Amino acid sequence: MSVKHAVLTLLDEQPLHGYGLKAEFERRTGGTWPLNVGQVYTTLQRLDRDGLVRAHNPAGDGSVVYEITPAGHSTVQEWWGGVVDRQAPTRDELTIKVALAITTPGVDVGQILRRQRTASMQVLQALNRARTQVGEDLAWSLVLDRLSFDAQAEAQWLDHVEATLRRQGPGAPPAAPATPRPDSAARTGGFDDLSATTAPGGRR
Amino acid sequence: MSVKHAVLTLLDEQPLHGYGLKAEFERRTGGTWPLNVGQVYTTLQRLDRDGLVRAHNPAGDGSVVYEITPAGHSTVQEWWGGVVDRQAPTRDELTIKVALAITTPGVDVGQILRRQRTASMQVLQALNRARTQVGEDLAWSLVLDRLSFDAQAEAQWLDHVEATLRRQGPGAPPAAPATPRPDSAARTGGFDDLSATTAPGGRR
DNA sequence: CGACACATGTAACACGTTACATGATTTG
DNA sequence: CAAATCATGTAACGTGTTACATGTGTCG
Repeated sequence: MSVKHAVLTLLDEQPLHGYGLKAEFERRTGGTWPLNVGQVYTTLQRLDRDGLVRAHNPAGDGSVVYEITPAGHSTVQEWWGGVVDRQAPTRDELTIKVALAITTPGVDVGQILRRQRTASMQVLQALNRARTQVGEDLAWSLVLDRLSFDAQAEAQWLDHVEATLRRQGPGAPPAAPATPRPDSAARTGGFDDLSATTAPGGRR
Repeated sequence: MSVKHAVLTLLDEQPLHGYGLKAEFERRTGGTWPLNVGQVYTTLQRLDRDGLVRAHNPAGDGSVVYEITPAGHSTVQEWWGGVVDRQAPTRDELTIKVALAITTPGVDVGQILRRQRTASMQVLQALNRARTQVGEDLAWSLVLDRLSFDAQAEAQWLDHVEATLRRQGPGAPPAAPATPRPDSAARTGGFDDLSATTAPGGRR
């Protein structure tokens, strides 16, 4: 939904053509996520199909400019007004990998954790290096900060897992045996949906 | 790639049928990410198509068991041996939204940040509540920790953005043209700790 | 001239996801 | 018996992503 909403938001400010959207997106997000031009056009086609934008051809030549429609404008307003949903977190490959690793015999969990931690640190280094080359651009700087926060959280978690495993059974991988005939009392379904809870977090 | 690799990994331990894979996945990952059964079957079809698994039918009835192939086993080994790539981070909707918001006139960035922060805190609460109900399951507990780390990093970043904006131009948001107002003096990253490991980097 | 950025698209694929149809088996 | 769970699948869609074809304009 990222590209879709970004394109729509940019068109909510001013009409643009495909190539300009690519350039504008990369400029506004600091060039951290290069956007394939082809994807802009496919996205525009789908937005057009859904009635959120409209292709416009000022001159008779090949130049095509896209404009947002009222429906598209509403969508943008809703996007600004709402929050990005984090209730149902996306399956994360690393987390799943570690979760499976600690319950799989014959897998060197420690090695996985250490290697991944090295990768996290390399990302952090690259981010710090990039930051020195940016400096002035506010949006770009904040994007880099975000990636940095994430990489740090990842590294911390990897350390946390390693420490936890050392504290618990390093030589005895417990974890309920995998019965070929599943007879366990499985209870599943994400965590609470927290409908009516208000934030006590004491923000600011 | 998460579901694909997870299914493959489970089959690398023992042959299973579709429904069993769903159950086993949710058991091993703590049920945080419920897995639609239909998705297991589509994934199995694609893995079969790619020669990584093979459908097997012990009895003549409708029961179908999937086994991993040598090629599938190799894939799993490579997965364990490699690292999850974080070099080219996935476009994150929240980050893009904030990046666009601070360069879009007429958008209340502060409101976006505060609302999103509330959402992050609610997620944290739900995670804490869920953790009290788990306790024993190691894998599940670590998965919850991961989600918790992420939510905290997100909240911290939101605070960081708000503080940065307050420090910089709260009444003078740099707008459309690529002229990001040269004033940023305070570079308070706070995360310059990196140990060992040299990296080539080469992003972009 | 030739290289390169600008510009517009199409085709095809990967992965995730849901909705639906269908039947067997278990169990209250 | 009826309901729930187990079990197998298909169809269809959404989003992201890349590879390719094609052409214009500029500039060294």
